[in-house]
Parts: sequence; C-alpha cells; structure tokens
Amino acid sequence: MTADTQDLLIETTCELLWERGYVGTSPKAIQRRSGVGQGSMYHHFGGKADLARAAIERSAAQLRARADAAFGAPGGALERVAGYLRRERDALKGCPVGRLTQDPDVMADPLLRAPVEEAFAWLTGRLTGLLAQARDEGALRPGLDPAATATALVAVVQGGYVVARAAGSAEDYGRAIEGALALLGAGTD
Amino acid sequence: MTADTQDLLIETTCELLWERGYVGTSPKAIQRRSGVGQGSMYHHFGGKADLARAAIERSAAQLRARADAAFGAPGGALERVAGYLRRERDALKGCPVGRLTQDPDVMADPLLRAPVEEAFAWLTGRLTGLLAQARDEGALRPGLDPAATATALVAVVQGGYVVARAAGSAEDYGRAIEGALALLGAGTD
DNA sequence: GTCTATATGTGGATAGAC
DNA sequence: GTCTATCCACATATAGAC
Repeated sequence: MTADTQDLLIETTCELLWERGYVGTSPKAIQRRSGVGQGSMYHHFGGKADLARAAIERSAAQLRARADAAFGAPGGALERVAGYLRRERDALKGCPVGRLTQDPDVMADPLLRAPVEEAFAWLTGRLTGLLAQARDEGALRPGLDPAATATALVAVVQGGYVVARAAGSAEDYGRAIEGALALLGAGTD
Repeated sequence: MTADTQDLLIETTCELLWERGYVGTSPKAIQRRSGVGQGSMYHHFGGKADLARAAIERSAAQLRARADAAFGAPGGALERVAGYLRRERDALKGCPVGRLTQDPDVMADPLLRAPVEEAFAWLTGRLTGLLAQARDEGALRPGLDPAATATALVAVVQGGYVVARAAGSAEDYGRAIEGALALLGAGTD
C-alpha cells in the first residue's frame, strides 16, 4: 500500500537522521534499511531533501507531543517542568531535532530548517509560560526572568546530550539535569 | 617548509571540521581550501582520519588554553566561572569540540574520540573545583553539588549553541548563559 | 616533498521496462 | 508502484614520475 511504504520511508529516514545526520545519510542507506527499492523511493519522494523534510517534520511533531504530555501532567507548574526535564531519554542518542542544528546542509535549506526552528521556539515558549506560572504560584524566586530561565533549561537538555556523548555515559545527562533542577530550587529535597 | 605545510593542513582541517563535521569534510575540500596538493597531503598525513586526529587534538588544546585563561582571571571563584561563561564566543558557529560529539564516525574511532572525551572531562573537573572554591568562599549556596552544577554549566554552554543555531540568533546563546548565571546567583545584580 | 594519473566505491538521481 | 539499467560527480585513496 502506498501509505505504508511512504510511512516506512519516513520512519527509516527519521532513524538515520537521528543516528548519522543529514550529511551522513544517503538515499541508498535509506533503501537498504527500509527494504524499499530505488524506484519506489523516488516514486514517493522527490529525493533526499524531500524525504528528509517529511522526516524532520515528523520528528519535530513527536518532540512537541512528548513535551506536551509532560507539561500536562498533574501537579504544580514547577513540578511539571521538572517532570519534563527528568523524563526518560535516550541520552547517548541525543535529540533527534537538536542534532540537526549541527548539520550545515539542513540549516542552509529553509524547508529543512523551519521545522527545527519552530520546534525550539515552541518548546522555549511553553517552558517560559510554565515558569511564569511557577513564579506566580510562589514556587520560583521572583527575580528570575522566565524567558531566560526557559532558554537555559532547553540548553541544559541539549547540552546534556553533548556531555553524555562526550563522556560515553548516559549518567552525565542525568547529572546535568539534576544540577539544573537544584539551581532552580526544584531538586530532590 | 614541512612544518608550515603540516600546520596549514591541520588548521584548515580544524576549520572544516568545525563548519561541516567529520562526515561532511572530504580530503579534496581540505586540499582546495588549504591550497595544498593531493600528493603533498598524503605525504604528510596517512589520510583523512590521521589528519582529523591532529586537528581534533589541536582544537581540544585550544579549548583548554582559552578556558584556562578565563579561569586564571582575577576575582573570586564564582566571578571567574561567570567570566568563562560570558566570554565572547561565536555562538552561531558552535563549539569546535562539542560539535564532534554528534559525529558517529568520530565517536566510533577511539583515536578521534579520546581528545574530545578528555577535553570535556578536564573542563568539567576544573569547573567543579572552582565551584567548590566558590562555595567555600560563601559565594554559592552550600546545598549545591559542585560536580552536578559544573556538568549543568558545561551543558548550558553546549546547549546554548544549539538553541542559538536553532533560532538563527546569537542572542539566544547569551540568554541561556544569563539565565544560568541568574540561577547560580551570579547574575547582573 | 609535490605533481599527475589512475582506481574503486558511493552519492544522488533519471529513464524506461514491467 | 516497483524494478533494473545507466549516468556523472565526488570520496578516498595508491602509484610512480619529477
């Protein structure tokens, strides 16, 4: 069926983009891993960039959906932020969206870049709102700027992947997160 | 002269690894940008991986030297940490060492990976020491774990590059850093 | 030390048969 | 819709002349 083949191609491309980035992912590799043939792939998609666009949009949508699930959990605003930060993550694999940020060919193509930019803007905006709410609830020091704090937290998550990969240890991701939560005043105590 | 050609090749490779990563950098591109010929390049280095190893070691050494300069500035320990975080950086270009962390072929090769791993371990260790000192100086809340805080700060720097690139705005890097410094209690006030 | 020639595989895609 | 054939450029070297 058409839809299944397309879906399989997109899913496979998501995986490869996550593992190897855009520059490191070839059409041939997508075909090998998905089991879809050359002709079939080019029938459904215009080429590597077209398929990557679909895959990036899917990864960005998943990022939002997963974050939304954490943000909608019960509890105070600060607890929900902490829950999002502590959510299980494949620390050594990194962020499927944030990773693309390092890919010059992705950043150079507006169609590939847009979903990445939007996902981060959305995420930072949501966190900003939750932190403002936490401040109003008295759970956060009033002197903190919600937008700057939110940007710092998004950076801790993205940088947490970097330090974890550099050390070859998923625990370093958790250490970065707990360090940030302690600074926020939302630590274990 | 031999040394100059080798140095030029290493320097050029540093630039290309920074801009395009290991996967995205070809021997031919190094030759084009450096002006060094094919035969000359393969005379001085065993190949792409060998040249990359030299370049990565140089970038890692530069990272240490620049950090050391900031850490050795006058002032209290927390001020020196803040000075390091606020140091001028090419936010949209990212970190020449942290970037390699996303490159599967670098992480898979122990010779390429080692300098990256060591640079991050060294940096985190130095920051841990400075934060412990800051705590002893009474400049930092005693409840904070220096190692976790240091890991979080390294992550903010690395993630700051990600959010800046995602937004296409160098200011987002500064926002992440200031957000973190405010959490540390080392903000503008 | 540096140059040019050559070699083999892959990247990324088009063409046309089935 | 999918397959195979074909294409040209580039990636990553090696060989041997100068």
